[in-house]
Amino acid sequence: MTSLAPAFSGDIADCPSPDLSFLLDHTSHVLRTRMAAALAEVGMTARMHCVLVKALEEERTQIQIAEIGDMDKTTMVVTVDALEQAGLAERRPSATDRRARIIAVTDAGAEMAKRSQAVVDRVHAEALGSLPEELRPVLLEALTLLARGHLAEPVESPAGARRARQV
Amino acid sequence: MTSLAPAFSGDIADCPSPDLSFLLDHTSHVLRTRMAAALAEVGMTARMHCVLVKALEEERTQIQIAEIGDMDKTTMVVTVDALEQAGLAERRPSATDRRARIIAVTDAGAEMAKRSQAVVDRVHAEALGSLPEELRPVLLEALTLLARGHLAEPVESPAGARRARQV
DNA sequence: TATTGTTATACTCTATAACTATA
DNA sequence: TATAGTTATAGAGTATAACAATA
Repeated sequence: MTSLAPAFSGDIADCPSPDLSFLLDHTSHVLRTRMAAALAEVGMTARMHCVLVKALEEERTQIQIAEIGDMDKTTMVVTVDALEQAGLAERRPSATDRRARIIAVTDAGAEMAKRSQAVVDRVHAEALGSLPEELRPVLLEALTLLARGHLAEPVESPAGARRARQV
Repeated sequence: MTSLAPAFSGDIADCPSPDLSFLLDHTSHVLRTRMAAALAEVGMTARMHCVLVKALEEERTQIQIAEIGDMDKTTMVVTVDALEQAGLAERRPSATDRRARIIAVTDAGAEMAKRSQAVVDRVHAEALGSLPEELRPVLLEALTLLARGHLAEPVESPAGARRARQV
């Protein structure tokens, strides 16, 4: 019971109308655990899947993929290490920039991307499929509007900004 | 740019139909940063707010509030410490169980709970208010159905279970 | 000088373990 | 024996700093 939904109305069964924070926190957290469990069955994580897919679309460097997936470049290193160890991707020198590494997906990686995408699609379909049909498009529409509009950008964390390292 | 949305379609502007995982992760993450920033202005965190509200409703022990808010009891200790230091709540011995501590909200705490609840309501109203009026109830309805139904309970994390401590 | 990628590590968060005191 | 609360700390995750190679 990881408390990723740390606040507001906890007991949804009793609650006539839980608030937006609780609803978004709870549903995203649970969906994430379902996704992680489903991807783990094929030996993948959500990050590995994301990198694989973005690397397949076109030739991209680590930094480019990190930006797309909103990861730190150091997190990217760890993820690419995992993909390499699993034989799903390789680092190749860029032809145009000798500092940069192209993430090349192996045949096994391309195969895996298909499987993991099927897993992702299945998990999403199961969640949406549990809703009355008329609610499915409006849920996606409303969330998309929020994600593009009022909830597009995180605001600065008040005390959360990581301090500089002690030297 | 905390990467709490570590996967799937990153660039929402280009994406015709971002997937449910991205939408829920992104919106919940950004709403959380907005809530944290707004509550920080009155010196509160979401957890402190949650504990204060639940302690005000009726006489409750730390464990009871921890269960409602889905927190670990050790996390609860830290939160109550913060509330005590801010003069918003006090630990009082339970009349019926000398092991247990009732979380008693001070006058300042009750005042603060009003203010922080107003902050919470405002942040939610701003988010919902950014949507076309007809989408607001259906968004809440769809999320509530998911939170009570298919996405009610987290599934076990594959490798996530914390290991026993090294002795 | 700025940037890509790497290593090393510091910071935050949260849960486990062990403990005290009660039940 | 089991539970409420506490302390201390381990483990996971992630970002900062410093660095090497290159732009």
